[in-house]
Amino acid sequence: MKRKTQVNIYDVAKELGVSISTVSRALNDNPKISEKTKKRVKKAADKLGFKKNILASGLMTNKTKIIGVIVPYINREFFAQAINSIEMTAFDLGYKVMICQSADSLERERINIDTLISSRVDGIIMSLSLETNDWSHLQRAIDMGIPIVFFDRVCYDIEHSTKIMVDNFSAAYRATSHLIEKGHKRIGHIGGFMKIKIFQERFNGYKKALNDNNIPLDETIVKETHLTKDDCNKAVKDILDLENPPSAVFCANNLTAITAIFYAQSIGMNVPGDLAVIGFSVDPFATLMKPSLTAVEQPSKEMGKLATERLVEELNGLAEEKATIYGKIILDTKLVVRESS
Amino acid sequence: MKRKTQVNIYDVAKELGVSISTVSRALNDNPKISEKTKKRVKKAADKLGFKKNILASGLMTNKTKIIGVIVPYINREFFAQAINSIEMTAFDLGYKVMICQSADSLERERINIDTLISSRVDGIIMSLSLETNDWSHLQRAIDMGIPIVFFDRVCYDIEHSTKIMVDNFSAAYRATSHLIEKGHKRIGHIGGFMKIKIFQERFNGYKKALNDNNIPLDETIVKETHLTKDDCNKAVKDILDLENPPSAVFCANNLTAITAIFYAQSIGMNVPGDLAVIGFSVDPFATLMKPSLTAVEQPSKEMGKLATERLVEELNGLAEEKATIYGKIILDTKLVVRESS
DNA sequence: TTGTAAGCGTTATCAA
DNA sequence: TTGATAACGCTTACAA
Repeated sequence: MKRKTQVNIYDVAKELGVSISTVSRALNDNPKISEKTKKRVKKAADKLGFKKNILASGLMTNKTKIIGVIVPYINREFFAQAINSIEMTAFDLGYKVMICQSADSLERERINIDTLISSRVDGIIMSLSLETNDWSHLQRAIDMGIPIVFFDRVCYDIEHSTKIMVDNFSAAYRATSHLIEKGHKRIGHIGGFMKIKIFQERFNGYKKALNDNNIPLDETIVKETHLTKDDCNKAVKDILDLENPPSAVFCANNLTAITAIFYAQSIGMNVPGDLAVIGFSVDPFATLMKPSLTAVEQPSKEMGKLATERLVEELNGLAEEKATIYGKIILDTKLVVRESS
Repeated sequence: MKRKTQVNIYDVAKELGVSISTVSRALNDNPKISEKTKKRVKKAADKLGFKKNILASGLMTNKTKIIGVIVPYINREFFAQAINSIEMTAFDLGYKVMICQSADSLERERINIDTLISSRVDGIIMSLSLETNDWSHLQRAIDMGIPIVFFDRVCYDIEHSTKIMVDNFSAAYRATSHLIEKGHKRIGHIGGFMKIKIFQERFNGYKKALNDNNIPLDETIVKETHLTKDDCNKAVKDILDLENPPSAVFCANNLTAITAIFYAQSIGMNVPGDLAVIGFSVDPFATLMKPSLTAVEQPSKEMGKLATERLVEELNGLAEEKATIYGKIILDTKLVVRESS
């Protein structure tokens, strides 16, 4: 079955005996067209099954109404929530989303950026891959007039861009302090990849809290992970199998926290009695599980929504040639204390 | 900052003193172009920062290399897994994905379809919304030459399309039989929206298993839900708060199963002692929780991968004007027995 | 092996 | 308020 050549404005124009410009204008609600013809045109278009070819209009207008999105993995809870919110918000604002996964690979991130540029997306919302240590591909997009809004794993080294994040340092400081207030003196930390700013900051907040309470940092109960299942498992075991395991652990993400709780239980430790656990981010299971998980709640959906709204504002500003003020937007986290601590 | 007009093949051609067709051909690896010029062209293109405008090329070729995807919600575990796999597979095959959420609304699904048509996606992969009881919008896409591959919540009423699913009836039959073998005589069922085929089939499999074992169906321990959190909570409570609650429950999705387990525990029931629970679908949490969850595992990633591969095959077939054989692809489920039963 | 020119389906710029 | 026509940036016969 050969792809049928589709109905275009010429067909509609012919049907009505008007010019294609009239059809185009009517379909775009141009004020210079009378209501009567608008109605006629729209009706005929519907009848013929006309669907505007966005490739053609995008070619002319230099706008596609597509937002490119790059995240490490779609199926990580935090990103799934953020993307859900991005798509919903984009939909409301009349945008579509083209979603790419970097799989935490710089190479893939580069390819994704190139693809999005080639697709002439109007703007990009992204969270950096773990490997990203060079920003030239991002700068290239911005130089081509495609604004980028970063969220969560933001890029500090790119100036003309909005960055949406939480105060990871303070959140970690608060979480650790909470454990200290509960009387813990030996507190471990299972973090993310330390080359990434947000995980550094979480680590720094943890260190500062210890320091402010005169608790020495013990490197043997601090682990770095790439947030994969295997990594988390290993880190948890490394720490809990020690002869002298910590009595509490602050985890830089929820997968680790949940893994820690179940592993602790499986080796006969009581949570929170023998081990208090704090996670990071939102997870539907945090409230369901036993014990329920104390966690620093990151507003994933709000971040997605805000990123989208912000990007669209920038896009509109660009169109009106208004100068954009770029900057950081820091959202509040909540330390939600539940049973695991 | 005005959007800079971007580098095009004219710029590249001028730089080298060749024609635009040579540039175009070289960039597309046309065999009629000498290796030498190909190299020169590609180098110059790189140097000038040329990025092919896919809008323009798509307009000519009638191909965008975009796959449209419509799912109810991106942030439901099953769909997040499927989409992860769809994007990965599409990436490998040189396709991009435009992802839409129907939010289980027919109205939104219609809008999404229209948007995807306007975007001239090459094909569509989708899972129906709960409300979808009319297929004209889907038929329209197919009639326009945009093939649709359905997965999970497939549409039986559209003939020229591939459908990828699991045998829900048999899976449910097996799950229920497993509970019966364990000695249960009073088995509840918390299902999905019964207007949807897959949930009907799960219910039917459950009924058949009861029937084959001479267990009468008790409507008071059968509940229908829309798979939302609130719905699941209510259904679980309705059943477990009965004076005469079931000793086992087969849930049509995992959220319900997990909710059931935790609620049962919270009211002092022992799982699986007082209540055995079986879920449906894959969830990272199923293995982690205590007790771990017995579940019918749906191969979400395989479904996504297969759907994408299948769609691309159809697309290639279309290009070569080969007739496509459409049909159902039924993937196996696994009943993974864990602690909750 | 390369160049010329037509055309894809829109929007935009003039005129009328 | 409408119409003719030139773009937009590419691919692709057809010529050379």
